[in-house]
Amino acid sequence: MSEQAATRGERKERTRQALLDGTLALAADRGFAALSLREIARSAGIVPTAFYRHFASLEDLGATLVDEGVKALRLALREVRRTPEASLSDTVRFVFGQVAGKTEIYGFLTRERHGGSGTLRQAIAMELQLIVRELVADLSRLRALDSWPPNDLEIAADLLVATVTDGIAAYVAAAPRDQRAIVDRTVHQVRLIALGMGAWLPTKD
Amino acid sequence: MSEQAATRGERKERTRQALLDGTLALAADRGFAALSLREIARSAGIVPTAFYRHFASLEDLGATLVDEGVKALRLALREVRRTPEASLSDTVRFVFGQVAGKTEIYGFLTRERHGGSGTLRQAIAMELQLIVRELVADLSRLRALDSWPPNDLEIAADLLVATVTDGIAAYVAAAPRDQRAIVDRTVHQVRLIALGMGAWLPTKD
DNA sequence: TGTACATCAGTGAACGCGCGTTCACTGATGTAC
DNA sequence: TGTACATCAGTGAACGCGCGTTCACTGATGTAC
Repeated sequence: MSEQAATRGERKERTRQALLDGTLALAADRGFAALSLREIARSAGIVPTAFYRHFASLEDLGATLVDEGVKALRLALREVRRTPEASLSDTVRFVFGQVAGKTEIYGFLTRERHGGSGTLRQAIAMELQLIVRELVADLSRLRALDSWPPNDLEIAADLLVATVTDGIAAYVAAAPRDQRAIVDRTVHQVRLIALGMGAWLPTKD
Repeated sequence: MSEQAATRGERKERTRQALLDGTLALAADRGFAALSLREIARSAGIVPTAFYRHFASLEDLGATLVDEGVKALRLALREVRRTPEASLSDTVRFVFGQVAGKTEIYGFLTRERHGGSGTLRQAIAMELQLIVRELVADLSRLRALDSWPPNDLEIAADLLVATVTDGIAAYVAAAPRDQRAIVDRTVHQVRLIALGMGAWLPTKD
């Protein structure tokens, strides 16, 4: 198996990760709100009181998980932007590819987005709003759309983000054998929206 | 204030409703999963043990709330179908009008859709699937779409339902002053999708 | 209408249990010399 | 390299509390005659 960690810091970090991973696994079944500090500690192989060596409270741990998920999402989208000439469907498929390896954390975001405590919900909503805003900036750079009113651009960007978000939520909750169909469906839906945007105004360049 | 109820049955029903209403109010803050039987009983003004006169368990009560929400949704959509010649935006606005008076129960559905226990989640997913299927049937009756492959129709119907569902989720979670904007945005988005559908195939009749 | 009995929504005591949090502690790892 | 002390992740006992659930009960309402 794995070596005994050399330094004290490494061991601490390992326990911290065990707490985060255990929480993700437990929350996948029953939701974060239904978990207790004691069972989370148990899942990480430590005594309840040692929990406080790593997090000030359950809420603190939840906020950390949201931060981690949000960070993963940002990294994934940064990768997307590195090849702006990619086709729409390739872009959507790439996003799902990024999600595939981290379904637990994205499942956490999906669940806490609507179901979580006020603080977590707000943090996730803010992040999604930021993503919409960046997509608006990206879209406004396209020549075919540069005459659109900003408000219409935001509405379209919101629809695109909501559609992909919804696809991701379905993807991480689905059995592996259904995941391909969900990706295909989302690709179709994004194409449909793009077609609608093309027909929205007779803005030809 | 209100009269003392005449019959025993009426009084029982009144307490039952108090349990359901209290649960909706409490769940709006912290989510259903975080509630205890004792605080729900307290919110209805009865002693914990009397809870069992009305529901076999918390899960039973949750399932009842999902049923109630689903029933309200079905009634709203039945109303929509009574005027099939209405414009797209009128239809969407009408749906939001139906939601407006029952934000608590729709908030519950929204939250439990992704965050709830397996049973509740499944019940809501099944209902949404049913709604998509009915929309597919409606769409396939439109002459402009009657040559579409069924699979494409379902993808479009899924996108429409997801978009309106997302709008409803935002609507019931928003402050009243933001609700108009959310309705307007959703109407725009549905129009955009309809435009995309018109451009999807050169199927002119 | 009056009486005797049945029903049953709500009560209150009691139970064992897991909870979050405090506290003083242990002993392996890290650091200074 | 060896020793003496500091750090600190994890321990285990203890606490008071709210939990779900059982049980026998009360007393107002309902029903049969």
